[in-house]
Amino acid sequence: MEEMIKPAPAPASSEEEKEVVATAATGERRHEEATAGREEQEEEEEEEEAPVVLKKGPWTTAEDAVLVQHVRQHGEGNWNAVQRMTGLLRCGKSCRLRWTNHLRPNLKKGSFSPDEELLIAQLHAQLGNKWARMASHLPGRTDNEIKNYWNTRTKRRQRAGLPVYPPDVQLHLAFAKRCRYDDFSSPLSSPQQSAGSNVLSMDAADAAGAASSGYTSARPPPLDLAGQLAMGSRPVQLLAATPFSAPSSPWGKPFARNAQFFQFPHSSPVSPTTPTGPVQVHPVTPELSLGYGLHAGDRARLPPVSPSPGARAELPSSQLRPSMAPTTAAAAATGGLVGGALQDHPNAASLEAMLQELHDAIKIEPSAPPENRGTEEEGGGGGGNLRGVSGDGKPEVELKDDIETLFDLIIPATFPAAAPEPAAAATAASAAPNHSSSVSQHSSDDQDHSNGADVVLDLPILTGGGGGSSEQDDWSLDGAACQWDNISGGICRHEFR
DNA sequence: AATGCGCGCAACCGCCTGCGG
DNA sequence: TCCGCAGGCGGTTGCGCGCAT
Repeated sequence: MEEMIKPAPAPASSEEEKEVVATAATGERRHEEATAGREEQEEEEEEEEAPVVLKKGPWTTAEDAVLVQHVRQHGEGNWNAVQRMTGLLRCGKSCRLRWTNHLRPNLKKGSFSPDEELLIAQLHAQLGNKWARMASHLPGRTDNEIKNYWNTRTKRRQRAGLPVYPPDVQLHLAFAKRCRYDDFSSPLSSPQQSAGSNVLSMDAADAAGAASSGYTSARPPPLDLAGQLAMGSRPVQLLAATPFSAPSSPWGKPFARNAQFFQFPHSSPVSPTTPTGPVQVHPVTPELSLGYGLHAGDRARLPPVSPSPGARAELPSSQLRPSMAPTTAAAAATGGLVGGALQDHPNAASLEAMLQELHDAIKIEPSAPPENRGTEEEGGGGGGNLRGVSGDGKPEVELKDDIETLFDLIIPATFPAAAPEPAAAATAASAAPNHSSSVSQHSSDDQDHSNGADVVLDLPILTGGGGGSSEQDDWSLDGAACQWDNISGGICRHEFR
């Protein structure tokens, strides 16, 4: 605080005074002030007869001092009175902005920490460009700061053809997308089920904001990570805990300025590598967290699919597709969907068949122009890798049903810590409503896209993406190899081996 | 050394909302 | 109900700086 209140400057020179009360806030005067007269300048007393022409441009330390002094004496608010009471040639708006963005106490300066960056990404995924509300979740940060950060960051990542959101947030949105198809009254999204969970809840303001933002009723509550951050005591569970180590993550890569900070401190309350809480099914081991890398040994830890409280107990009959011939060979070839977990599932056979069929039928078309690829801007519920008609002529809408069915089954099996969490599901309705995603299990000899990955997530790049980039980004998954591959045009693929 | 370019950031602008007269 | 004002918010602009050429 002390350094923010600069000592009163030496009496301004007469020409400086004249400058301050100059009538035209021209660009050249602005330039002069920016360069020469930045250090000291005062204008507390000037001729009252002169028409008051409010100053623009960068604030001087003297002006800051005046404003700080005024706020100390009179408190915040009534910003238009500042000019009258202090003679400061700034409009109320400018005073308010200067105070809130630079002068008020407890402002955090400097680069965003990795925790904050992650939080911003999550908040943005939930709220969109609601900078002020995002700022309310980030103590000491201003909406302007967050906005600037996000805009530059987004530009950079889009230019690089990288997804705007980190994988876990994308996954979150994938859940969100899926959640929108669920009956809101179903157990999956029943609010009661979130009781006792430490997965974040929506506060009233956010709920109101959600309504006013035009989101659906199933819109997710924003993650209350900020609350966790502020409280510093209660552990937080990210919806999809980040399984990768931040310093090597593609999420962190473009942020060289934060490279030295980009480690999720395990002491941090929002450290994604510090998952806790009742729904943390698996202990986080160095080689695996949250079912991301499904090694053979890990598969045994997967919970049964169907009884999972988060998964719907019954699939819609229309989605069960009983006529589909079981493709047990495919299941055998893949070693079973998600390990053995689904092999015991009553629908495993048909599921495997669907998987095989879908995997054969639904192909990403790298040659297709990005505008046909279903990025979020397109909307239409398309997107992802569902394009047109399958190889056997299955209409797209049917494929979509299949995908949704797969979501019901695969998500709980693949991400057992996330999917069964009803609050997370309720949390996860979408701020980016038109994303489609798919999860598929690739056989070991199926190398066309998966490179032998155990689990492959194809997620849309959420803000248009670079399109056509073949950029590839690998990161370590604490032992499990993982790949971020912007295949082309709005799809990024996460492969977990 | 000079120049161009990109980035980060501060500040402005316009619109919207809430409130009181 | 209308109007004006104050404040808030999100988008945009423009400057300064650092880096690459």
